[in-house]
Amino acid sequence: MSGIQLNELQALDIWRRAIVASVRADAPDLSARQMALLLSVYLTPPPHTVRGLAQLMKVSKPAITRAVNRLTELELVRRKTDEADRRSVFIQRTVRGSVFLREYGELIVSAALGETEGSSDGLPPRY
Amino acid sequence: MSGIQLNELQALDIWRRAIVASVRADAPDLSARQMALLLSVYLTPPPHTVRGLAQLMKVSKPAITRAVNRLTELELVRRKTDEADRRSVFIQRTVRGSVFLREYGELIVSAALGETEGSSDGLPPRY
DNA sequence: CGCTATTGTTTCGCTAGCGTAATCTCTAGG
DNA sequence: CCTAGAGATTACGCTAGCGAAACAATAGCG
Repeated sequence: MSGIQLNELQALDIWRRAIVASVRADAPDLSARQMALLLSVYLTPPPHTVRGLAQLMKVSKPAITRAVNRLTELELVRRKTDEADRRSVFIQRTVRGSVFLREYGELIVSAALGETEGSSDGLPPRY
Repeated sequence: MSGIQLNELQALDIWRRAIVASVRADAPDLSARQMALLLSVYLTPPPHTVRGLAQLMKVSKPAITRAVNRLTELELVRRKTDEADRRSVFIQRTVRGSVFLREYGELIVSAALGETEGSSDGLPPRY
């Protein structure tokens, strides 16, 4: 039909397809916080600092440090100290992170297309 | 207005807004596996067993057991043994889980509307 | 300089989650 | 009955992550 009539149930179902596909593909099992951080770094304008991300996500700075540690191990982001103020640390993108998120986006789009094609009927059982 | 031109970047940005809002709202910090399980239980037709979910998500059965433990503590799902075959355990929905996912869906829809309606200002209204 | 404020990390004690292997419980077939 | 096997959980040793508090490093101002 015309496009995605994005009601809540369809939105959830798209998300279900995408995240199940991601888990099946053995992608790293990121927590919501880690994913929020990753997406923020890639999709909002830099610079991104620990302090800024902590405020954005309303979590403690150590929580950001730990999430960055994890994402750095996975090479999805990297640290770069701000030379203008050496107390600050910038969280930056990496090639691997770009690839990861690109594929993630494709997953969501595929899930959305699968959703709209055909299955206009079955709103899954009552809810 | 009829639908969302869902390219990868927009998809990711919608997801970013939704998950950041969720984290800010202090929602439980579920992992991708846990979220995949939760969505599968609510959006695909029952019955859902440990074995079936393990196959669906391509993870080990103990991993499913642990995820169900966690989601049960949060009262987002519950266990029910199959009386016809008492080895099996059904993973079922709960009222709290329905509410949780409903709100989650609203979050995504809000994020999508914010995305398409060009309210590119700061954060969407906080949740 | 000295002092205070800011920024990020580390430490502490603890909980959650991992994969593999073992175990428990139940079913079904002979 | 009894046994083979299926389904789920538990045990084990380990890693990751938590919040709160302490810490280290740097900035900036008097």
